[in-house]
Amino acid sequence: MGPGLLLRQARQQLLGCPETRGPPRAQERAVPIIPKQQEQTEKDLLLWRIRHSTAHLMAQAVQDLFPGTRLGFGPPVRNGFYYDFETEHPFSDADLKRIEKRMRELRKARAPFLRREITRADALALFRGQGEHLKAEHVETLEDGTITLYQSGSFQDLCAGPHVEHTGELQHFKLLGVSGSYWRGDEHRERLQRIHGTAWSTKQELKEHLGRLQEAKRRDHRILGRQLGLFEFPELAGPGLPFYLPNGALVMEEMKRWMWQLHVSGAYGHPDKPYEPLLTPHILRTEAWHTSGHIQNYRENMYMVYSLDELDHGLLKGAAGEGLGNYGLKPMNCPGHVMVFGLGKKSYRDLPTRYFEFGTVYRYERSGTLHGMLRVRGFTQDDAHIFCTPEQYPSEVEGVFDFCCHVLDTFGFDYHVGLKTRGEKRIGSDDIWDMAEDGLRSVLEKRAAGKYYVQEGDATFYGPKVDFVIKDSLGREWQGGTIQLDFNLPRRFDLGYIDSHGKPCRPVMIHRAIQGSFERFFGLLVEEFAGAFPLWLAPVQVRVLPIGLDQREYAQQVATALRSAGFRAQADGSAETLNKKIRSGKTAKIPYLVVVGARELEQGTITVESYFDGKLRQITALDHFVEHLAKEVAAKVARRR
RNA sequence: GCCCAUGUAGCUCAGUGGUAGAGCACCUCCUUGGUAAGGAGGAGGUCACCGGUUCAAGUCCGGUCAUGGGCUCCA
Repeated sequence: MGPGLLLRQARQQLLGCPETRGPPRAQERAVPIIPKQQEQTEKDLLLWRIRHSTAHLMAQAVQDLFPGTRLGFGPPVRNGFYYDFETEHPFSDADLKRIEKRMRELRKARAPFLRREITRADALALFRGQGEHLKAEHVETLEDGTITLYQSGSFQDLCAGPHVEHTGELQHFKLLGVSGSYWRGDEHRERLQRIHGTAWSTKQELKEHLGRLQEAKRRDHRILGRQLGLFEFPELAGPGLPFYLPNGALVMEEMKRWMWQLHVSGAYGHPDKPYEPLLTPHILRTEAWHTSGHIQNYRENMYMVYSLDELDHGLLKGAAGEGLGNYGLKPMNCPGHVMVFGLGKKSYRDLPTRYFEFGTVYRYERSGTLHGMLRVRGFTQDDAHIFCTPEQYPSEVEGVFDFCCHVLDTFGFDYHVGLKTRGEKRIGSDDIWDMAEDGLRSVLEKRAAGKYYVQEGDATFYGPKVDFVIKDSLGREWQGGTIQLDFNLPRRFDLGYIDSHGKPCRPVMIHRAIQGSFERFFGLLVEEFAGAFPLWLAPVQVRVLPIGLDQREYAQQVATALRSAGFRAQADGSAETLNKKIRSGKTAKIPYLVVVGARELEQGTITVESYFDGKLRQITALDHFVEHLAKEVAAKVARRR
């Protein structure tokens, strides 16, 4: 059991029924956010040494089998290690087997890891002499006096260490795959091949880890999505364009209904004045995307649209001489919302103005980056833009922060929070960025002191941001909710309001999404619950199973009664055994199965089978069951196995 | 986009150059059952697509497309 699960249990005890509580209390907020940096235990350090040393062993095996292969970086990572190699030879799966075999031979030498300090000049000479130009390049970035080499057997490598005592200790490892990578992560630099593997201190741990990888497959939203009839990606439609099937559409619309309600009620984060809905177009004149800066800063992600008639007749006016066509398909909703704010004169009394829209956007994502529902090309954001005075923005950010926490806590997600600061590609002056970053930092200090982490250079081009990050079944991190400060778009669109002294002023703008995109959140939800949705979201909440022919009509009646009580219920009229019907219902992860046989028909009762709790003996009356369902839906009970 | 791998029935997968297979799902019939797969029969494939080698290609080669694991990028 990880710390995440413990936290989740503690939190569920704390939270009680989410729909009946008021705005979040400080103690609640203190619980859910998981600090990214966790203390390293002795065990972690041991594994770190094992993995790092195994990377060395692998590099030795590779250079043994493929002389002339040059080395990049080879660090330990979560659950394992990798090493980047530069070579003409493309590594195949068969090569991996050979390399692993060679590693097992080499480790038998029980070669000690010997540490040696070396001067910068000597290190440079050494690696240049060996033709290890990448290593040499790395040495150039190091300070003299801190450079160490580690030698094990015939293999030596630039390395800060520490390592295990000798290669004999490296036993429980497995090479998992080969992939492409770039030197220093820069796609303009040398193309390298990365071999990654996993390594542990005992055979049992290795076995368990490989088991967990198998288990993760059971939760994979792409597999469950197909099994449960949630969504598909028809090849003809184009990659990254999800189609919601009936079950998925039911979940999604229920989710949107809830999110809509949270916005227009303003219950979480903004009780003073709720969000107001907007509906804006999917395409805007290219000039609008110039004004917003998207053409200049986001062009690699943008789709352009044009009318074939205009194209055929040579009537297309190239936008700003770029020949881009007249319209851009929206990759973001912000320019539309900004234009709405810009309509008519605004007073300080109108602020803060909070516009939201479940806006569908399209972004050209490079083909290799697409990933089920977690990374698509067409998706719908629960997007909002808040226009406020500079004085108001800290409390606005706090409100959004609380909103995000509420939504994530409703499902009991483990998540962490990060501050992303300015990068190379940006618009606006440094003063403005200082102000924006300090503003976000002060809110984080207030709400999540010591629990957030900072990623320098990861901001958007228009402002710094706070991101909420959730992990998928394999532990990969995905950004969900986001709060982005923007002092730039208001200026680019020349937004203004009149302050209490009658003076024209520039509003501050906050871009924010709570779930991020419905698609990604949905995918993560499927993985979190292994496809067994909370009752309130389940596409089919109840399935009624008649035992025999004589109860088919009764089963229909029960299902109809449940539907008129507001639940998604269906009757199973198939000519199958009860066992088969139970199995089908459980496989479909339906929260409640109702079994009706001769006994129930006679007495006008039902027998309830719960996905999580088995037979509910205390519920025999339909009224009672309806009450039970209603309570569970209202409380948004979120259980998982 | 880059590296490696994969693509055979709706799904999961066998099939190593000689006329396309299984299980589940689907359809029909029998069975009407008390908490995780009742029985029999049937239908279903341009072996992702295009080209090449060969007397002969699901199988070998090349290209394209899609998917998976990574890199890079992001909600």
